[in-house]
Amino acid sequence: MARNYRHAIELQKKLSSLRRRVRLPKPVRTVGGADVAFSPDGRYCVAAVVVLSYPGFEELERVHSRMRVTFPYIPGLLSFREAPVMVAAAKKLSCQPDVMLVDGQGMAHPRRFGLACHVGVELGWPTIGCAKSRLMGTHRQPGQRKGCRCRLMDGDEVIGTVLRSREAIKCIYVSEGHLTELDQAVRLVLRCCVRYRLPEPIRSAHNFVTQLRANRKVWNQNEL
DNA sequence: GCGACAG
DNA sequence: ATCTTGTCGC
Repeated sequence: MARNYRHAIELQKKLSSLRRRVRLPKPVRTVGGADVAFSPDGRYCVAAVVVLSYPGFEELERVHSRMRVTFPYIPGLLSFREAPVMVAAAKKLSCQPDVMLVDGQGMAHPRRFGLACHVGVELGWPTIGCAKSRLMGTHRQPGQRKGCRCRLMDGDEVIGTVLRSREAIKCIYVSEGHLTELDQAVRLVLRCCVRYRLPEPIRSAHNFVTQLRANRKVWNQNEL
């Protein structure tokens, strides 16, 4: 898809016009989580997508997909490396989740088109970006109590929310993906943070992808 | 030119 | 992301 660095940036600008900012239409009953891991030699990647009930977080379904790595990691262009496998895995689900949490930024991106936006637009699904660290933007430090938050800014534009998902831990970065709205996204993500720093759907996807990575059979299959 | 920089 | 050991704290 993306030939090179420059082409990828133009593609982001083009695709970003397809992103929509709307509130979720109905009460959330299922939440998806997506994450990616790489083979020991770095030539292949595997994506995991899980769907949990909400609230309750019972696992309803899990799928995965493997693919050859075709793009290097470049800050700002992560989606060209991870979106393809993530989308391929998500398409294997028998039932679309009401909203999907993606391990990376959404709008908190130089061209407002991080991994969560890219995956959301390609699937046509509501997505939320939930990153473990900052890509860009400035912010004050939220209070130490769970639920404390500060706006993530790029100049005078709000691009996301820095959220304390548990007491006294490093904050997470929440931003709009596709078909979602920031305040609603932050409330949902916070409710998904039951006992750990990361929301349950992302933790489940991460645990799954970690066990897949350790499974030799996952990497020993032939090319399709 | 220098530093920053999701996973 | 991945490579790596012990270690501090609840």
